[in-house]
Amino acid sequence: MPQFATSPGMRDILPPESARWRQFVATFASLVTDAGYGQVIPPLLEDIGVFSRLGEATDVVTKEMYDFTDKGGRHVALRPEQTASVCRAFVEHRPALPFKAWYAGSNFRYEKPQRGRYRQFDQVGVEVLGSDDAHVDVEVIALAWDFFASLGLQRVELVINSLGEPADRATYTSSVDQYLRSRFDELTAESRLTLERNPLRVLDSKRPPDADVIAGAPNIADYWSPEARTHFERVCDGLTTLHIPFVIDSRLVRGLDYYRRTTFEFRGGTLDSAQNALGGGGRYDGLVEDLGGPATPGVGFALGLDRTLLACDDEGVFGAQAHEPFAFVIDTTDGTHAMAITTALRRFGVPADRAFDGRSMKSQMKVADRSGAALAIIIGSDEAERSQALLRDLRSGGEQVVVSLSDVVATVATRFESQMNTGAQ
RNA sequence: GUGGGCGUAGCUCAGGUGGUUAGAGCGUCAGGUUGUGGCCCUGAAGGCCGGGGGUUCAAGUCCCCUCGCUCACCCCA
Repeated sequence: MPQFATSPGMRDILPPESARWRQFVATFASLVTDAGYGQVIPPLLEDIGVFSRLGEATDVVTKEMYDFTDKGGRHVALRPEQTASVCRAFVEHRPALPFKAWYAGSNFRYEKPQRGRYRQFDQVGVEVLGSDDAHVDVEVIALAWDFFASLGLQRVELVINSLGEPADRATYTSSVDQYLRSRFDELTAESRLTLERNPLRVLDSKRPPDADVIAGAPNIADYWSPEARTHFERVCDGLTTLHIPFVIDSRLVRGLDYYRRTTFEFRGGTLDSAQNALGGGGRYDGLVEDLGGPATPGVGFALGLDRTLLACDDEGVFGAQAHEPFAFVIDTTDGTHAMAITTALRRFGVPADRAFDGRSMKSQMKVADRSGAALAIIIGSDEAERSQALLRDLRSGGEQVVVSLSDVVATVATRFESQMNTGAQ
């Protein structure tokens, strides 16, 4: 047993999974960059005040934060999410409006680990600050939707709702509170506790005994102000125009307190998983102001890398791909030729690899085969004496030709290019 | 944080009612005529049986504690 292992909820991402992560972020980056979003890379650590606005009644803030006092006496925290950081950065630097930002990176939450739920977890997301046009909501949702599609996911469900204007949300919250108290005895013990802290969250309970009570709860739609209703309808119309299917769930109450008006969530195809929320987001028109900036509307979403990848596994799409070298150099002399040739090939942009430790011909051939290389460049003592090398095709029949050592790099580079051109790779 | 399940080689797992040098497959490494991979064959390396305590003549097997993983609740991505 190793003396050290990763801390709970933290893990190593190794090949080939790590390549999949990289490709995941690359796919996302290219999609949102093309849509006019610029990357923001906020620090991992912020003043704790940046995050306390996320909600007094949320576990994320009250008990899951990795916070501590640094050597300078500052009370800081590892970011539990990035929306607040992006807003803080906006307030600090005041970029031009609308500010369209995307991000990717790790967040930290001290939770009990589970599948699809880690203490260090990665998200990708976008935020748009400075416009409350419902079409921004639509754009943001459409980007997430298209991203899932570009991964190959087919069974993602979009659920949306509107929490109304702050005032709507407040009156709605108090009538839900009133209603739940009237049926207090029928609620599960857990829900009774939740009710004390955040009545809306009771609506999210997945415990069967609560279902009945929740079904009879007041509907947010009845509390929308005309403005909120109009805004929401414009969002729905936009999605319809773009042929993005959605389900309106009046009980969709997202976890963070800052949401106003539009909220949405993406759910994966596996219904049996408690972690089927791939990502979500919404409007947070008050956040920037809370962080000391001017009143600035904002919308955005964040997607969980792990959960989305889990959904990909379920649907059998976006699998990990190994990156294979084009050429593998086998040198049974002292390895100097292998050293020189792999380096030269790499400088020409040809992926190349070799074996070390002076292994036998057979052994090096095995390694070459396993590497997935298309071509073996073989230099044994005979070839070395004649200043030659053998080029052996590893993919098909194994045809072998003799090349002069001085021509090896150019010959292989040419082969590589013609293969790239035919798209065989 | 609460509750259930699990924890044996790098990986996936066997190891009835406790009994002598803990096994398999895959993987790794080395061989299988003269320097050439994939298939096949042979061999080797590799385990404080998660950790600690206890019961017993004897524990991978039983009991307690602890750590970790996992599932559900919770929370949320």
